[in-house]
Amino acid sequence: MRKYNRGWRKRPRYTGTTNRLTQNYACYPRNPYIAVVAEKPKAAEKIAYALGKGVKCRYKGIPYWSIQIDGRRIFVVPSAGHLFGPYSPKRGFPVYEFEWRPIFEFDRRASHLKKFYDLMKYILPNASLYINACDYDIEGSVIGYTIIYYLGDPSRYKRMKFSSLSPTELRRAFERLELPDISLVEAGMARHEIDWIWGINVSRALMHAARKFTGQRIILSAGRVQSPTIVEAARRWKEINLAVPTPEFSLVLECLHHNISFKAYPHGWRPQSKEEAISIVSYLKKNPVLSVSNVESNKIPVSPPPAFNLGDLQKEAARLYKFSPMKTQKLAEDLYLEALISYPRTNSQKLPPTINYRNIIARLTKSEYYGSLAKKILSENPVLKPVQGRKDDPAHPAIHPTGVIPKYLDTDHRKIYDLIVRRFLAAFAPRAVISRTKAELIDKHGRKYSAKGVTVIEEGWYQYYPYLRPKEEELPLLRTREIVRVTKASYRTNWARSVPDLSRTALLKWMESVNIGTEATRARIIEVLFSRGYLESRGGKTVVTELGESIAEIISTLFPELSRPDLTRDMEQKLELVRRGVLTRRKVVEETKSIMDSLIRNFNERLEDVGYRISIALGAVRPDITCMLCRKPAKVRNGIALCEDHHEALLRLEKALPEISRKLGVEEGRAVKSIAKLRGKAGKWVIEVASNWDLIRTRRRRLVNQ
DNA sequence: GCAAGGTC
Repeated sequence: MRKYNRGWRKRPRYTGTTNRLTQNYACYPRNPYIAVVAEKPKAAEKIAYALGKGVKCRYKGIPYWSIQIDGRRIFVVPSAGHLFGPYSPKRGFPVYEFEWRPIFEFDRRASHLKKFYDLMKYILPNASLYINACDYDIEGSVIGYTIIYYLGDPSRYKRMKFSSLSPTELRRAFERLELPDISLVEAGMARHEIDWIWGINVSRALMHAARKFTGQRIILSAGRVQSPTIVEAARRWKEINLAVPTPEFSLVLECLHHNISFKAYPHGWRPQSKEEAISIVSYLKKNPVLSVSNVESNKIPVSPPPAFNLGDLQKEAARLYKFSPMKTQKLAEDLYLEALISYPRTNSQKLPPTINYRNIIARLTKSEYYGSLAKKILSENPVLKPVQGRKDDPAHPAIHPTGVIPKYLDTDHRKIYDLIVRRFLAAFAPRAVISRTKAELIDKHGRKYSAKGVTVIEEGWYQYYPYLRPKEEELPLLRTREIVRVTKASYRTNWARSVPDLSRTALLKWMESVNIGTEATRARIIEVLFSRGYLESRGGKTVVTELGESIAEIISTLFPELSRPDLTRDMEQKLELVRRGVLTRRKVVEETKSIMDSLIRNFNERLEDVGYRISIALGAVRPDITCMLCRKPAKVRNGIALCEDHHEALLRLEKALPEISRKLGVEEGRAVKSIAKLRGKAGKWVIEVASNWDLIRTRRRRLVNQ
């Protein structure tokens, strides 16, 4: 009974001005003291412990640290990322005026930030010196500076510069404080303001158009990162649905030698038609021998892959476990909060010596699952030198285990933890060696075939990270001029498809490749596209909805800047100029406002057209003429009403048809019927056209006859 | 309510 009552017992009330009575005297902000602002509690703790023996205090549940060094009192206080951001109370659009306000005031989802804000307000006002000890990057500069600017005093502001949270580096950074990084702060604040102007205005414009024509209040959005991504998704979606695959024929030969069977395939050629494929197969059945014309064997050393950055981890978890990028990120963040792994939102593939790998590996020897692997690394490598990847991050190293052994992990967390630990250990392991054998075989007509074998000769790092171990394929010992028996010969029809499926991971990869968004935001922004109804999952596949297609089209025509990653490139160049003091924040932000203003004017002139398009996409309005194959608006050409997409599908199909029917050796009508059955291989719109081929043809013919 | 970026 007592157990249940305990939760209801009244806790002492904490107010903004008093501290917990039982708290150490050192926790009270009185007498001259220095305030060190950290980006997050974890970093604050490391900074505090690096600087000296301190006292851990709490204010409204948020930890902070009080340290005494050489008679100086220092408070290390954590934020939780940004506490301030641009805000405007004004509704409607366009809106160009805003001010920096505490985020918890206007964003209900950020209510947890209030306690951090209150802590800052408690400690900051009376400090004699303010040190911004947030991550040394553009956002860290903004986080620390805005807090000190609004709650402290920017005239007593210094910057701590460090690239890892190792005690020695933190102490060095504290002893050599840098001058204020005002131009970096200006660049960072400009980034926020530019994104706000684009995002808020274009989103409101879209919502306004939708509401005016459908009467529905739906949430639509656009932005520097999400819009190029939905435009790219829509572009791929079109290619996927318009794909007309052409048939290709391959031969598979099963061979036998010294009682070992293996497969051989045409080398450097392929049958050009079904007829040719059939005739070669029947030839090989009558003459089932090949002679070995060449054998080559190579030993290839394979280096271990570098430790994970977040993107690599997301791709690997998708490949092995079909986890979405957001899910992997969430699981990794949980592991980080349990102190099992290092900071996961990193782009780095490097393991700097400062993280003390020997210590981490030594602690891992206590692990039930990885103990023996960790022991092996320590005993076999007197010098610990991990492979380093190319990618780097200003604020954090590659993801690695901390050495803390987990007590219990559920299956999904375990899978991610397993990948991280193994990949970390593999980075210290020796290279693997594989052997690749390639045999060239020849039939009596001189046609060449090849057979391949792969074996692992030295396991090396595959023992630690088996997920990249190649699949072994056995090949018998073959010598030149030996005769090999063909036990089975067959042909296959492959409908080559060049367009890969759309998926969250494919979009994440694209965002990484064009460098938009950050480790922390990419997966989240992809989820935003789903929650807006621009993307959907259907039957396990990612599809672009009609709304997504329309928004992509509207963005491309009316806000072309937002349709490409170039806006980010352009912004980065300008921010760099701001950082170097060549341009001012005011100047680049004013420039954005003026571009926005002319785009919004233009948008308002075409409001009707935009509203109409969104209404149709939402199914709120029926188009005057509907496509005979879907409900999109259509144009009548040659007596048939097709939308632009099905019209394009028809053109592509007609163009490819002669070649397809030649290869299959059938008439065009038959070839179309084959294509109509290629679900998953041919594009959806192409299949729809192919399935209605006769109808389309009849209508056209009737028109010609009239 | 809308962005993108921090972090919980």
